[in-house]
Amino acid sequence: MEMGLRNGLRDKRTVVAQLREELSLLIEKEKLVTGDRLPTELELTGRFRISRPALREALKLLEQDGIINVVHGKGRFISATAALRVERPITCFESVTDMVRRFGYQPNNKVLSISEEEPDPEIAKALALNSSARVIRLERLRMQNDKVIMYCVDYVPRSAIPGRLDDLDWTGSLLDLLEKHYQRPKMSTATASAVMLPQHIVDRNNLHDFGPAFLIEEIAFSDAGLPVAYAQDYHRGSAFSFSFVRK
Amino acid sequence: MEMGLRNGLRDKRTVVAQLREELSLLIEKEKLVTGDRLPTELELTGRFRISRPALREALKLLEQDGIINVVHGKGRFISATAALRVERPITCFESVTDMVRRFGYQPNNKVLSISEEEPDPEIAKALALNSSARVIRLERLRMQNDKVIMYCVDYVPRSAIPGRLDDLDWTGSLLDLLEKHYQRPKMSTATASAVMLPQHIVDRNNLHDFGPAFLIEEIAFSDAGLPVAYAQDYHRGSAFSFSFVRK
DNA sequence: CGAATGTCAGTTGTCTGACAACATCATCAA
DNA sequence: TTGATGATGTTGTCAGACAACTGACATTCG
Repeated sequence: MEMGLRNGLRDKRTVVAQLREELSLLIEKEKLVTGDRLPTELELTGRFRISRPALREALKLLEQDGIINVVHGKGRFISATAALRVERPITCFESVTDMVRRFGYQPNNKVLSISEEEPDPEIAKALALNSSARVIRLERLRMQNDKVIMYCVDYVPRSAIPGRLDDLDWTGSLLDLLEKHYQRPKMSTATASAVMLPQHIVDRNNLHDFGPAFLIEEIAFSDAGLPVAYAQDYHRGSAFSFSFVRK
Repeated sequence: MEMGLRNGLRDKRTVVAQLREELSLLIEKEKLVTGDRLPTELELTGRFRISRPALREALKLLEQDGIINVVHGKGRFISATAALRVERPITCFESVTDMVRRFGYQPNNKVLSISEEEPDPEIAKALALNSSARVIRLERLRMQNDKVIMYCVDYVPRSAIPGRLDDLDWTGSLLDLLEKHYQRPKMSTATASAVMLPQHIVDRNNLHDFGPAFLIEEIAFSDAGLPVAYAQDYHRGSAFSFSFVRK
């Protein structure tokens, strides 16, 4: 039986954040299934050596996620939705580079253009920029062998990346670059749709065989809740599919 | 300045649940925007006449939703994501009928075929059926005026719907039908991709102008965690887009 | 004068202990 | 047998306290 939280001093997160993780682990380890009851608050506070308010905040988060149900006077129970799991849902934020690798590709990224420009009103609004601010526009292809599997356009505030644009390597993960110079995106709001590639993109890059594209338009936010990137990612339909849970 | 929670006695929900709602309302009413600071815990506990632990549980929920972010020692601040909250993300389970209506369509559903058959191994597995069980296959078009906006194929266990198939009205919500005869689906696992409609579907229904389709393949589960339906929904790409949050 | 350090008030993070409200079950009395 | 009652275990809520962090200002030292 474990006692106390795992990474005593090393973990800078709040007790609640750690607890939340510990509780998820507990459910997994103890192989609790739908309908099973969680240990009582008394037992959990004793086991992890934390206070009831902290524990309750963590449990409340699991409850909001639909992992557990609470019945006043009885206890907390594993809900049926907890069993619904997909391996890496689209609702988990990660860099495009990582996502593509997970599909088993070892992509080669080709920069089509990199420029500094005045943002469209739509993009300025998405990035919460004032009227004078400028953006960096990055246009890339992701290739698997010689096949184009993605066409990507990214916008980041010019102020996020200091220095000359030509001095940087834009072939890697944009998130890594943002982390180094600014703030790493931690979450996003996204809209997905099925489209054909814009004709001029097809013509310019000889993408006549690209077929239907899975388009994700996404605004990425830092930990502090600031928008730090706007992306339009066109995924070759035949090369990608995305899973998620609905509840 | 309001004092205490609104619906004093009538509201049977927990204080935390009410608070969560009150806080959302507060943000709206006070027209708080990205970067603004929320009132302090001290002020909020005073205003709503509730304890700090209860308040903190509610705030933790808003935090998990990405509506606010906390800085230890400074306060709580409205996140940029709060402004573009998607009211109904794709991760919220609902019937196709309801979803389509939300897009502003008043669809007319046309049944192409309804039949009882032996399931493909893939479908039998998705519905956790034993080898002898049979399924109902329902093939439909959803029309807006005379335009086809969706092509849908649904599979449900034969045992879920008793009686003769011809005696039922299949033009409505399949979820409603399942609720009446069996168990209403409450959640699902889904996979989305961008495809073209299968050629034979295009030919048979004169859908040459359908364009790229947003395909959602979905296994729906009941409250008890039992699979009750398998669906393939092809959405006309130009007519639908789906939002969600990643974190 | 400038930079590092100390102090203080304000805010969030965490803990302790207590009581209320609800669910379950054993006990007891009619 | 059955209904009332109370004991016990559980979650819901409250009150107060202290710790840890932030920012601003004052102080000290070079």
